[in-house]
Amino acid sequence: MNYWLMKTEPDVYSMDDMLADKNQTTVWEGIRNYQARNFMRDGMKNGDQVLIYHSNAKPPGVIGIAEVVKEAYPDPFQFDEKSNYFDPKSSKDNPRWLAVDVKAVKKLDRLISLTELKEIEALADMRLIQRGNRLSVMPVEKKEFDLIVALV
DNA sequence: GCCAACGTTGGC
DNA sequence: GCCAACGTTGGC
Repeated sequence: MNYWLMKTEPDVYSMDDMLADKNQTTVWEGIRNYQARNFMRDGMKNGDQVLIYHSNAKPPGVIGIAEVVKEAYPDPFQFDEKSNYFDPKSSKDNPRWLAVDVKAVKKLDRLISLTELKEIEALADMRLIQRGNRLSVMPVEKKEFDLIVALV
């Protein structure tokens, strides 16, 4: 099993929104970064555990856990001309962008802020902590995942 | 609202 | 293939 972290802006889509969705399941769409896409395509398997991270939030931090319930498939919004995620260079024969479905496992009892994560030496190598990191989907080590969840 | 960091685009 | 210009991300 693999472990991941995925960012979302709570003003756009929050952990509470996921819990409110049907079956607590959502299409994780709109990923328009090749590195993030490749992680979804090559690494994400059903049952993988995902830390849900609120970015552009006050404060930013890890807010919940979700699980991959549908492995990578073409992101439908890339074909929708009315969508902000429409990509005229993508085609149905050769789709450029992928989505996965994730199901909420639980919301953490409290938000683990980025500030708190930065103070933990064992997490110093996490990509999330690295300066200038902008990846919205990134792998997390099992020991990092377990440590963060245990902070609550 | 600012701005550093980074990815993408497009002219050459 | 290089790289300047531009747009976006995301913490502060």
